[in-house]
Amino acid sequence: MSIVSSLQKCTIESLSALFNQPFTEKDFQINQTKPEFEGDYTVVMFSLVKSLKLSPDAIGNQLGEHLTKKYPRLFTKYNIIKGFLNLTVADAYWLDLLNKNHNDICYGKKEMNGKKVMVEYSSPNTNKPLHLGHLRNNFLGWSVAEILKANGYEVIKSCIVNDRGIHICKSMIAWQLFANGATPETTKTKGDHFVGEYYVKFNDAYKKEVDELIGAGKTKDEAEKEAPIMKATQQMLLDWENGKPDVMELWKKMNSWVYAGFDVTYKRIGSDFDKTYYESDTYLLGKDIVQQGMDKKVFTKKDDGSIWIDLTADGLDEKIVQRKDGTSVYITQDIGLALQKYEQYKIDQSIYVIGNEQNYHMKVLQLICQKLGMPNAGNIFHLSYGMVELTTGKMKSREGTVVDADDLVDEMVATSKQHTEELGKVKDFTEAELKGLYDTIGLGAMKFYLLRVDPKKTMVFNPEDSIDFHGFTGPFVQYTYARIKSILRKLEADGSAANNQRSTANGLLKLEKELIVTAEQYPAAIEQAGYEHNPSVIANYVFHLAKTFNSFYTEHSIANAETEEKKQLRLKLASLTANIILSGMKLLGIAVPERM
RNA sequence: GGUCCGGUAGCUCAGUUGGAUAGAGCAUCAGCCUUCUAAGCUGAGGGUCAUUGGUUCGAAUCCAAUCCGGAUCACCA
Repeated sequence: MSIVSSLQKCTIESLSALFNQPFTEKDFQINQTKPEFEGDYTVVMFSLVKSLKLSPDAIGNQLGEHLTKKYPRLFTKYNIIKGFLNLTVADAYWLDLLNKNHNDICYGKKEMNGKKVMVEYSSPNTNKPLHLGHLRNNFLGWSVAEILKANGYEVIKSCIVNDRGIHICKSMIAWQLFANGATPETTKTKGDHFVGEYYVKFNDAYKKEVDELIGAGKTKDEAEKEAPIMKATQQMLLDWENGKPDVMELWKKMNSWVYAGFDVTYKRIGSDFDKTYYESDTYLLGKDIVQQGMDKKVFTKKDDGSIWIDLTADGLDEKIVQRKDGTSVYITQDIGLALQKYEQYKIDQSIYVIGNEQNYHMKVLQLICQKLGMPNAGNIFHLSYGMVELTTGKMKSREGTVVDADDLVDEMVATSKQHTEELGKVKDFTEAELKGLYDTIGLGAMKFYLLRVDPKKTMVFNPEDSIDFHGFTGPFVQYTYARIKSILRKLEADGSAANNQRSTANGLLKLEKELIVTAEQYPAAIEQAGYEHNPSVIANYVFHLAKTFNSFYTEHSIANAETEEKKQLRLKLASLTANIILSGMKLLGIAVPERM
């Protein structure tokens, strides 16, 4: 149990004993004591004043007295300032925590709770390479999955690949028209980038045709409809749906190029999936659902044959679920897939990592699933994240300001190489070790940069800040880890590494205490991050821990501690800190190096 | 126009189940490497928490209104 929970429990018991009436944790508040006051945790009692008809100081005195008398192994001292009861937690409590956990790699993680959750993330289009926005999605999804695992859930990571539709046909048409049989191999281009180029070529050609038609006296609408390249694309979509062999073959070929490219990127950034869905397999799934919805009278048919759901009572609009020609729309596919996920995996919760521009869509999806009476429809959770903008504004493909994922990774890794070489601390590393280190640092910097911000907020990507390796960054935390490991290695080598004797020294110094108090909060950080589906909680926590360690490190020597007892205590502190950094960074998908 | 989200230091962000003098990082300035890795540490300056009103012992946090920015409201996906 955390010290905050213990304090809560003790306070309730003390209050009940003192005032002979029941209390709950809502009757008072517990905060960490501000550094300018003496004490570790503070009970705020203003809310008790009214019901007890006593001054805050009077309550505080009685409570403080009772707590320190009744629980002397937990609370040793108290003081009251302006109605705040500041309690000092016994050194014995902190030492006990340290003795128990300093070698525990699983510290902070919860037991399995038997619940199953699916996290769907990444979900790319097969007509363009990944960009900065996708990176935020990928890092978030992976991290949230890890955080949920740490909270005791069984997690299935899934991905739905958007591999069909008019937009895919566009790059296919362009390839037919302009490629002269070129392939990624003949042009030595990464497959996803190669196909992406033809998508761009399509748009250029289309725009040119539209302009020409407008020049010939057509209206914009007419021109857009009549442009030959668009007509060819629409025909191709029909051919695809009818399974025309040459179209299918081209589709498969181009998709295989894209997948080969994606694989490289996914492997590099560490994204992986337990289950991949393809929209070409799932786009017809919703058909049965429509009939069921009709039977249940959730859906209604209009005169023209199209089928709708009326959500106006829920503050939304009417939404179409099937076109008059019987073809299904986007939302219908999603309903079908949602049902399939439940049926295949019996999941308790389904999380969708999707940008906030789809908030409305996801709200509709959730509502329809509920109205259809789907199992666990209430446990659909849209992890909605904000767009990544540039300092100059939004990324726009038309203006060529889209930051490509592969380019960005390359740049970060190159920067980490440059920094590492300048510092010259790992000159004895082999080529392979160096390459691994540059990747670890470069990717660590990038992931930390994108994950340290609350997911739901729009964030600004500043290229200069992102390659800064000082301060609130991944490399800062990695560096702290490498430093600790360096000490542990040295002491290991000269035989004075941590023994397993219990540390009992009283009189924890200020910075020692600060570090252990922070370490004690790690389980709470994991819990909060899980509850909020928010990796930034972990990023902020781990940074705070590293910073606290660095202050401690500069002030107090571990190897040359005043006494052997102090040395052992500090070794345990260092080891616990290292374990938490390793574990916390893992929750963010970030590796930590033994040396850097 | 309806709905939703956001506005905190020059910049990027924490802090919002109401609590003490609103915190970090970057940038600026001043210090600290003969001692465990200076990708570090210490200190200084920098704030009308968008605005106005309300609720109360107490508001960045809750409520209302206003201003500004963004998203969305397709028989696109």
